[in-house]
Amino acid sequence: MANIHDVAAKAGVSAATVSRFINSSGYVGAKTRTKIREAMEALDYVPNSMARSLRTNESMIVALVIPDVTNPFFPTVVRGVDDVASKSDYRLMLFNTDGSKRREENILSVLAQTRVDGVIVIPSETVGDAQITDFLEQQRFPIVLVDRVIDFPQVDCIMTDHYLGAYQAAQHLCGLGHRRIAHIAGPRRVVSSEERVKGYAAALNDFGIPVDQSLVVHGDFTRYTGYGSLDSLMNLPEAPTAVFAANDLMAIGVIERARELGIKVPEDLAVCGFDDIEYASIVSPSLTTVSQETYRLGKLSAQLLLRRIAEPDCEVRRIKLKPNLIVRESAARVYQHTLGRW
Amino acid sequence: MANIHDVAAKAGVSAATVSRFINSSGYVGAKTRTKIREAMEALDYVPNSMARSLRTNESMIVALVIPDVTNPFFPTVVRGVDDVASKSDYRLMLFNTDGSKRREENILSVLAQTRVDGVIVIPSETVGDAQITDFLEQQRFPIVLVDRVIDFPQVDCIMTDHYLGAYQAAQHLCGLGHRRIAHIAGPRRVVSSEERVKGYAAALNDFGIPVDQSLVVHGDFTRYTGYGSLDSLMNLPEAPTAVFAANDLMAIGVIERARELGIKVPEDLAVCGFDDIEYASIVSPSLTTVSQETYRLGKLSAQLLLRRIAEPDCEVRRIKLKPNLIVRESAARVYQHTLGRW
DNA sequence: ATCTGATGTGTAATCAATTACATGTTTTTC
DNA sequence: GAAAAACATGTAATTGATTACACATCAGAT
Repeated sequence: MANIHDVAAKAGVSAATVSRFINSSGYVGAKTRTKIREAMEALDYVPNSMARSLRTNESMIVALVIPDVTNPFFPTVVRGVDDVASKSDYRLMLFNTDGSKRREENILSVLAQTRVDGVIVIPSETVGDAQITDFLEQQRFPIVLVDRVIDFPQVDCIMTDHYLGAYQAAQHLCGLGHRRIAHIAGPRRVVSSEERVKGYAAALNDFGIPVDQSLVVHGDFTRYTGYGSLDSLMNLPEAPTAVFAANDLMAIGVIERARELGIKVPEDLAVCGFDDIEYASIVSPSLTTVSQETYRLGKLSAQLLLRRIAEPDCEVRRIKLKPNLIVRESAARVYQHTLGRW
Repeated sequence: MANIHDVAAKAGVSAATVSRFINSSGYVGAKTRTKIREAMEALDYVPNSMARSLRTNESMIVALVIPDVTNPFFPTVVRGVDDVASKSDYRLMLFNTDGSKRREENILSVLAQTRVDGVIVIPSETVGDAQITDFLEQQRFPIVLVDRVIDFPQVDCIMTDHYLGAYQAAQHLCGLGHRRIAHIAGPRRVVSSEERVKGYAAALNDFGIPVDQSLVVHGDFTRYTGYGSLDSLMNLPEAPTAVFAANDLMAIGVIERARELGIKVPEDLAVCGFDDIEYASIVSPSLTTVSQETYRLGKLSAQLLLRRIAEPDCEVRRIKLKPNLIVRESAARVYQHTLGRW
């Protein structure tokens, strides 16, 4: 395979000139230019980015570390990141952690070796703050943290305002007349799910509804926990008339189980989700939910990263994206007959 | 940042010895080992994989080129690839082509520069064979082609047996008594959609049903084309009693539109999809479809690739995966009242 | 006592680029 | 017409590893 010296020799110039030509840095005469172009063509020359990276100390690679592409929440984020990264000629390296510590650590060390120019991390649900801080302490490259705010110098953060989103959802349900509103939360000690619990509680509070702890259960963001949580909720002495699930997958699980139990949504039970994944508009009844702008999340985090790569000492930014309540069919005004039950 | 020479100096040995230690190649004495370990620790040394790659001529990176992660068919494939690649310490670089030629070409040249160790390509719908062959002609690294069979030396191929899958789907519908079976095919000149058309036609043929070209329309694999195709089909002089869509997204579009038109699925119209994406089991009625083992597709393609990286001249393999008919609710035995219409 | 093979380590070339510096040639400017 | 500025190119060091080769030591075999 031809290298820059072969090209230089064939064109009758020095490698330095060829390099200048390729990178359009410095002067290269018109005749020389064509000679080099021809030589490159003839030898089928492609610059070796490894050598270039070694010399210039920039790999033009950004890494994106996510829990699992297979979770419908992430592909859009990935797409957002890719779109802005590739527009600036960065290549995207993707890692799935699955929330396993072993994997996390493995990826971490690989990342340090690879000399990526920057990393966007969406910490997996089970990773504690301590681990993240360790990660950041060793930082050898800019890091953007998604959905996890940490006070650390030169680490930009971006997240959806989960508190606000949950508040809006619960507010909506309250506004529809519901007073027994269950919440299927995400895992404990995960920032996003804790924020959502708080937002839910705040809305209830503002409507003068006491928060009943028996109505708050914790799931793991999968369809199955939504599905599995409904029975016990409905068997409560005072069953809820509405369920606010901390993500759409769990909300869909609730709807599925409700159908099996003969509970009509939204007539007997209002259901509200969070995320607005594509399924949300497909399921029947279509899901009232809170939309996170995942694509924008991806785009913005990539922009933050590229900015910091270009300008390592620019001021830290902490972005909070406003979520949006999307009203669809799955949550309706509370029905008299349902209220009448108690 | 410390390099191998710094470590060597600190440990009082030569860089060669440190290198041997890191790669466990060659002999390194016990005392030397601990000294090196300590020096690495003290200097917080991380090997530079760029330099290593430059020297050894292997990047430990594999690229995966797909049309769009956002299409629910792909994340599972990505996951399959990642799982086997990362197990062998390869890193995954992801590219979305969107089927745009400009992007395709761009990615192509980037790929050549990056000196990836191999590439898995799922050619986008609009890319012609000529372009693929161009791509292959310039090959500088092993390539595995997914869902596109091309007779090219040293290019392994893997695909689902789309013909068989479509045959099974159509056979199933025929077996349920349907005789007017529409097919919403994928784009023309895309191998997978053409194969599915053939399988559909073959099944009808085997049941003695002539293929009516007015019942075969072409979509672009999005929900919207499924949605948009139904009206004209149902307005045909002899409307179909069943629709076989070439993928689940289009099938779901059909179900959505059917609901709006007051056409009951499966009572008035049987619907069958292809792919078995996760939505398929969520929609209501749940979708009868043909499952492709996408995770396995990803895994196997990565395995093919790694095998060829390790052994460039091993014999070419062309794998065809058997799809599976998944019977759910959306396709039922043809109803008398529906048949009675004609 | 000598030879052989295993063990352990260093020297220096190499991978393919970039770039500071030097040097020479034009062109512009006053 | 001389000085300054712009243009054009080459030389050689540098980036951070790996590895062929050479050399030294030491144990066990003959």
